[in-house]
This record gives sequence, C-alpha cells and structure tokens, in this order.
Amino acid sequence: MELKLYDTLTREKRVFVPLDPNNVRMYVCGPTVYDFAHIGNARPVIVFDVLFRLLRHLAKQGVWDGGKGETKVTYVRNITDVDDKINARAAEEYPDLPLNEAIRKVTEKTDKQFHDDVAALGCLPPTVEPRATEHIVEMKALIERLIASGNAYVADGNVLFSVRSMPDYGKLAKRSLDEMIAGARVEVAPYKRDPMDFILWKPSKPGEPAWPSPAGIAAPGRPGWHIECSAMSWKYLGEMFDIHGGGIDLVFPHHEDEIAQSRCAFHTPLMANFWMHNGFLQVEGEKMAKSLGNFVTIKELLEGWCGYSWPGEALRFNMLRTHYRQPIDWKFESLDESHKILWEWYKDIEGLQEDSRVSTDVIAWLCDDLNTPELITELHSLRKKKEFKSLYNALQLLGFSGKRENIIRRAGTSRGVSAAGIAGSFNAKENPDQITIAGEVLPSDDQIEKLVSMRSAARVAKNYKESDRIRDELKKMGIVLHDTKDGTAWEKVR
RNA sequence: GGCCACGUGGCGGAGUGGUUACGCAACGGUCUGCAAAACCGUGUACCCCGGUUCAAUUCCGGGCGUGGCCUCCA
Repeated sequence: MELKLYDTLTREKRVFVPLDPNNVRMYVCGPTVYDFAHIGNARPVIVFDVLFRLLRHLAKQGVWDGGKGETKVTYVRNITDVDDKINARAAEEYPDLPLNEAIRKVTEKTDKQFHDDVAALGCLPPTVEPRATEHIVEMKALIERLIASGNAYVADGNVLFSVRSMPDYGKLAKRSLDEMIAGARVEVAPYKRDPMDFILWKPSKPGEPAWPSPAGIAAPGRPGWHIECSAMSWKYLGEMFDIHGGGIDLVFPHHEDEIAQSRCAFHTPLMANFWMHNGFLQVEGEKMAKSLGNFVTIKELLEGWCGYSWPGEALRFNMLRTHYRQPIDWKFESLDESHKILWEWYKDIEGLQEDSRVSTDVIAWLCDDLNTPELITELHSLRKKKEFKSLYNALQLLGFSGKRENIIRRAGTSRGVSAAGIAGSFNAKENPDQITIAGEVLPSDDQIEKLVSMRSAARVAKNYKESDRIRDELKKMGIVLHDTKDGTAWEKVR
C-alpha cells in the first residue's frame, strides 16, 4: 500500500517514503501552555494522531522494510513553556507570587488540562513530549552554529537570524523577501539589519525566566519562539526527518523560520521531507474570538456546550468528517449529527471482539492524504453491508472505542453557544446561577423494566391509551421502545 | 496594501473533463393497534462572468463573497 501525503512546500501530493526505513520520524508543533486548549487547537492534535496511527499500522505491515514489520514510528510533539504570553498570564493570575513561581503554576495547570483534554479526544501520547525549558542547551548550540556560519548576528543583546543569508527564505510561505517587506505593517526594531530578521535569543527582563546567554552576551536571556522547535526536533529526530506538521497559520513565520534555522545550522537541503498543515476552524460561521463570545475550549465541549456535555469521541469524529486541509465550521448541528452517527454505529458493533484486520479500502482512503470523509463513506457502506466486524476494526484503528457507554451524552451546563445562536452567552457567564442545569438523572434498569412490563400488560388488555402514556413517560426519561415479535426491547438514547 | 486558501442540493461533505457520491434531515411506501425500529423508494446541486473544449461543477483568466497569514494565534 502506497501512502500519499500533501506537502505544503512543493504544493503536491507525493508518495511518502521514510528517509530511514527503520524509523519514521514526525514532529508536530504542540501547545503553548498559557491557557486551556480551544477546539481549534484540537484539530492538529486529532489529525496527526490519525496519521500517527496510520504510520504505525503501515510500519507493522512492513510497508517500508520489506515486510519485516519492524519500522519504528517516532512522533514528537513539543510543549512550549517559555513565552511572553505565559509571563503575562502568570503576572495577571498570580500578582502576589514571584514571577517564576507564578509561571510554574500557570504552566502546570494548563499542561495537565491539555493532557486530560487530548486523552478524552482519543489521542495517543506522542513518543516524546519535550518541553522547551528543558532544551535550552540544544537551542544555544544551534544559535552558536548559526553565528559561526554567518547566518546569525548579535545586536543589542539579541541574537537575530539574518534572512538575507538564506537564499530559500520564503519558499514555504511562497512569498519573496521583497513582497514581505512591501507588505510589512510592523515597526522594525532599529537593531535589525533587515526588517524580516527574527529573534533567536533575547535579553530577559528582571524577574523573567532567564538562562546564561550564548554568543558571549553577558546578560542572561531567553530563547525566541522558533528556535525551540528546531532544537527539539534536532535532538529527537535528527538534522532531517520525514514529516513536520501543524496548523496552517504556523506556515509563516514559524515554520519558515524553523526551516531557515535548521537548514542553515546543518547545511541540509531540507528540514522535513513533508510539511503538513491542517486548515483553519471557525465556530458557527464566525472566527473564534473571545470578544465574539464564541471561543470554545475542549474542556467546555466535554463539560457543557449548547446544553450538552459531549463525549470526546463525538468531537473526534466530527473533526474527521471534514478533510484536514479544508476549512471547518464547528457548529452544533454538525456535532449533533456526528454524535448520532456514532451512536447508531456503536449499536451494531456491540459485543464484538476486536482484531487487527482492517479492510484494505479503509487503509487505502487513509493512504490518500488522510481522506477521512471518503473513509467515513466507506464505513457507512460497511454498515449497510452488515460487515460489522470490519466497521469495528476500522473504528479501532482510528481511535474510537466502539462502546456505547463511552459516548452517552448528558445535559450539561449551558454556557456557550446555543443552537439558535451565540447571543447571550456572555450573560450566562456573568450569572453562574443560571447556567447550571443538573446533570440528567437516568432511571435504574429495574424501574425501566417495571414500566415496560406495565405497558406490555396494558397492550395485551388493549388499553392503548395507558400503554401510550407509559411510552411517552419513558421517552421523557430518554428511553425508546422497540416492539418486536419477541417482545418489547428498550434502549437509552443519547 | 502584499501573499495564500476556500465558495457543491435544506444542512454536513467527497469527488470528477461527459456516467448515482455518501451521510443527516425531509417526503412517500411496506410493516405496526398507533408509534419506534427495520426495509424499499424520491430529490437531480456544484458563487458570477468570460475563455479553452465536441463537452466544465471539474482546466485557464477576471469578478464577488468568506477566511487565513504578513502583529511569536493550531
């Protein structure tokens, strides 16, 4: 089976072959831990988790090592824990603590929530999750190399990368230096040789996190953002590796700058062989922004959005119904439909035992640049053909449990966007008393059985008025009845 | 202002130079005390204007709309 992936650098779908047949290497930009992850942050995490799972599957099949099945897959996703926004947030939330202590509190809390969130979304932990603050040594080594090779210079206690020293600069974003300068709207720092030069290292303000500086700079400082990823990918994946992923908004400047740093430091023709970027996400047709009141975190979706607490698997499935490179509009209707589809599928695969045989059609769609929408069509068709085992195996491969008890939806706190629109969500936040609806209380199985048999008795007596009344009552509790020739079955709906 | 995407039936969403996508919802039918479920059936979509072509939703150009990046935001 041939895997084809779209590469942002060459703007084409190409056959993927690992540089090293014994080790497939992938790096994805992870979160900056200053605030809870929003649903837009969830997209790359889910998309590249699916790719990780596919790569592992293909590796096991021996696709790249002549059938031996021993290829390793190394997936690195970093955690950025040194950043201006973290500093700002820490100072705001814990004004009475020393800054470094406040920062630790913010990053620990955010980091924990992030891991809880992505676990709920069914994502596997990456092979390595390096933290920026634990890789300052590697960053400084890179910076020294770049200075030695003439690609970086010291100015005013900063180290800057000289974009003019890199002929290919701008290739990923498809724009020339002249275009960038013409279009620039930012004020240029006076110490920059070229307006587009970017920071590799900068002095720390008093109280900020600080490390001894490279390049003979006396004052302590801290790294720029872009150098982190170059340093951590180098440490765990080497000078060149296979896949680098992230959101499309990272193409410029972040990934462009990573390429410049890594290629110039190692004199390599490439940093990553494939650059993959997921499309942007909007909420209810609008850009997600705190000022619009439609900012939605993963945590909120899991706890209560549009009146429901959503199972992580429904969020995951909803994400995969759109191709990863397309824009996606996150809305209640669509999420509701996703949940419903899973709910129906899970009924059919109840009680099946998993095995690793996944239909080749399913793999083929994944291998076509992760065409998950076509893959989902294939799953619908498997269900229609009553090939439930195949459906189950495919869902397992994609990271779904297939267990109905894991995707029961409950009434949640109703903060956030309502099905009708986003109006009023801020008021709800201001008046917490009004936002909490008690979690749905499901009746016990005994109670249900009792009501069902009461209804059956009424039906036998042809007391249809009473039997319909009981059915309505059960319906209100979320219990739906199915009359079959063998008696009445009941199930809890979502 | 510069660069880059996207625009498909009520909704979601693939794909293709000429043939049914698919799913959800809707509607009709079978079945049923009535429902539900199940099964069967129905819809003839591709932003606008030019061009290329025997043929364009699909390729090219322009326009309009939406969004992203150029402000360390996935």
